[in-house]
Amino acid sequence: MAKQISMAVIRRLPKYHRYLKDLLEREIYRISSKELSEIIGFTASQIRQDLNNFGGFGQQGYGYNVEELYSEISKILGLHNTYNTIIVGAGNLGQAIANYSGFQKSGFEIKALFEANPRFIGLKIRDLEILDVEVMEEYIKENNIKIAVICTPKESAQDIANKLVKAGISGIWNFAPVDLQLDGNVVVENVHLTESLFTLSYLLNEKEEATR
Amino acid sequence: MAKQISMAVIRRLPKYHRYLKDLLEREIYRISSKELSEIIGFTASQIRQDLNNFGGFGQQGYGYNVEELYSEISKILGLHNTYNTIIVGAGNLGQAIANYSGFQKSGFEIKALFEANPRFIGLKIRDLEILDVEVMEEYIKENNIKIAVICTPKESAQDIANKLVKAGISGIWNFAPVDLQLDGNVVVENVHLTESLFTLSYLLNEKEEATR
DNA sequence: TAGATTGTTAATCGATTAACAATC
DNA sequence: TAGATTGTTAATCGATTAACAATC
Repeated sequence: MAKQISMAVIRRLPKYHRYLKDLLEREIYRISSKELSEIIGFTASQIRQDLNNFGGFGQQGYGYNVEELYSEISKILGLHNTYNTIIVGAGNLGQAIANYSGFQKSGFEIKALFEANPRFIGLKIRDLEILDVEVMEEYIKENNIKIAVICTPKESAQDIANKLVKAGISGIWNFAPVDLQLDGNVVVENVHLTESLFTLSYLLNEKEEATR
Repeated sequence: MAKQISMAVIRRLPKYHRYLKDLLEREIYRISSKELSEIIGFTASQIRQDLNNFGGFGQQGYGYNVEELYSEISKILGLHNTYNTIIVGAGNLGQAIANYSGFQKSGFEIKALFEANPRFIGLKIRDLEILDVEVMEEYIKENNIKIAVICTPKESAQDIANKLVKAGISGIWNFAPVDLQLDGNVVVENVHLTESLFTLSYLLNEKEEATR
């Protein structure tokens, strides 16, 4: 069995991916760990360590081929796959995510939105219909849905998550400000916006204290 | 000078805050580090270590007073302050943030949105007018704006950030998928949604490989 | 070949966990 | 007082950085 990769490394992978894409767009096809370290802000040593968790992508005396490395990291991130995706909660945030084309481009194909509030049901976002959350589980099974984005209020998030797992979802991208308690073989990634904002708030206060 | 608190600790503070608020709502007024560890998922030892960075809030043989601890952590996070805030970029995400009342309740008072696309300028989100990004710097100075939320496309984010810093902003909450390069005394907190989604993608793939 | 740069081992640093004396 | 639980020091663990032999 391959050795377990630490979350610290995993969370750096998307950043490598983004910077390598940038380099390609700037038509830079070769880079050393030292050069990359200067633009990405990790140490050259860390970059080499990170990449060598997945294989020897570089060449001594030369560095890394940007196209190859980009393609390898895309593969490691699983971006060659496409996933049928739904959004649960068609409020402002759910709509914003539905409208963002970048996620579709990366293979997360949004198939429908679900909503409990009858005022929204039947409306359309882009070409996506907003469906009644009552039919969500059925829809998941019939349409081979793999990923759900939870954009509901915190009160209903756990209940929705339970239903998602029961319907056989593989992954949840959770924007509700709760830590979901789930058993079963499901992957959860949280985006806790309030926690991020409060961190900014802490840092602002710390800064003010420093200059006092 | 007070010793520097590590980012690992800082990022746990909002989670303590959230769980303590929950406890208060459930009318639980006393808790030990052991009990808290069971609901929040950190070790009791880590909880005591974390809190003791900021002071001895507990009592031997008793535990912690939830009200007091909640209030102390609120203060540490700077949530007693209010900050005049603007949103730059009035697309879906900018509008979603403008519409989310939770941020206002925590003291981040959104005063205006700014937009480059003339189609949006003059429209209203809630009772907030969308203003021309051309007048942003002037507005910041005249209205004592402390925080800016960047919701622009990645192409304009760095340019906007430069202008924000020049106008004297204190903190930036950045949703654009770039790492802003800024000098000057400004705090930046990033929300990189694509990185979060790609992390989910990695974990999904890893899971599939494990079951193969 | 000489120079550059990787892959990888070893050293260091920092964060987490364990242990326990202090004390409510 | 006896029991509970903190605050804090010490031990452990894991992640980052440094160093360098291998090699293109």
